[in-house]
Amino acid sequence: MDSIVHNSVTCKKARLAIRDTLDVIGGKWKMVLLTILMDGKKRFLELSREAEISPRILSKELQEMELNGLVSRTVCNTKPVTVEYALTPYSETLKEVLEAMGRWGQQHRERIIEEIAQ
Amino acid sequence: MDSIVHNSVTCKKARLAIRDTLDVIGGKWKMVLLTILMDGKKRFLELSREAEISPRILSKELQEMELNGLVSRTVCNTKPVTVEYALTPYSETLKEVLEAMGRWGQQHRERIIEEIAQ
DNA sequence: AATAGTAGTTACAAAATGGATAGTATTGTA
DNA sequence: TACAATACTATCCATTTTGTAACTACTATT
Repeated sequence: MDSIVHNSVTCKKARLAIRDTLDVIGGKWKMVLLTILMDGKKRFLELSREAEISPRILSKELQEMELNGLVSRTVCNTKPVTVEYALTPYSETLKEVLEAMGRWGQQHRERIIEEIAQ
Repeated sequence: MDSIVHNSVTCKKARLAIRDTLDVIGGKWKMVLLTILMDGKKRFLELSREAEISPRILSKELQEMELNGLVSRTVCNTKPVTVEYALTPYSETLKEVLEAMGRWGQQHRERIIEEIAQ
């Protein structure tokens, strides 16, 4: 199953790395929000509606993602103030992860449907 | 940021796929356990010690992973009964995801260390 | 009979996460 | 003045997740 040798040292490193990744983008919402933002910048209420997430949680998630350098927050000079959230260049480094998860989820769903079909 | 066009339809599909993936391997332990099992089959207590996870949680996680076809459980005919857990062929399809997360976590950690260094 | 090893399970507690509802602040409009 | 839009924040509560400690079941050994 391995392209690299997987001894107990590299295994420990791998576990740590995966934990680190989960710390940053784990949980129910962050990857979903990143996926939505791949579509382009969004305002607070747009994100809230598209992800079907309550403002309290959305606000918290966005703050954490901003702290980790994954999204930018821009206040715009509009009649009622609007705020735009967008992906940062750093978030591009997560592209591989998001794409791999997207592909896997899709093929897994197809597998389940096939299982049910027979 | 996109290799595929990312319109609102593909975006919804992508979100769904990512949710599906998180349903199966999300949470604090599953990906870590998969990583440990990449090292080879392990017994219950070995997994418990290596992952530093309590038997209650470990048991639950393993049951869920078995249900999803990601690990196999084999009872061995030994003096005190031992049980071996191993990856299934299906779990190989997660290789890309795990590797991408491993790589990202490692480069992220390096980035953080550099930030602190200056 | 008492003890030990392996693989769990049970009961309970603590912590993290998520959600619903309402409220604040600002500005503009009717 | 009242109401609406936007972006939150505050409060409270429910659910989920995680953890701890002790206990069971089976077998073998002393």
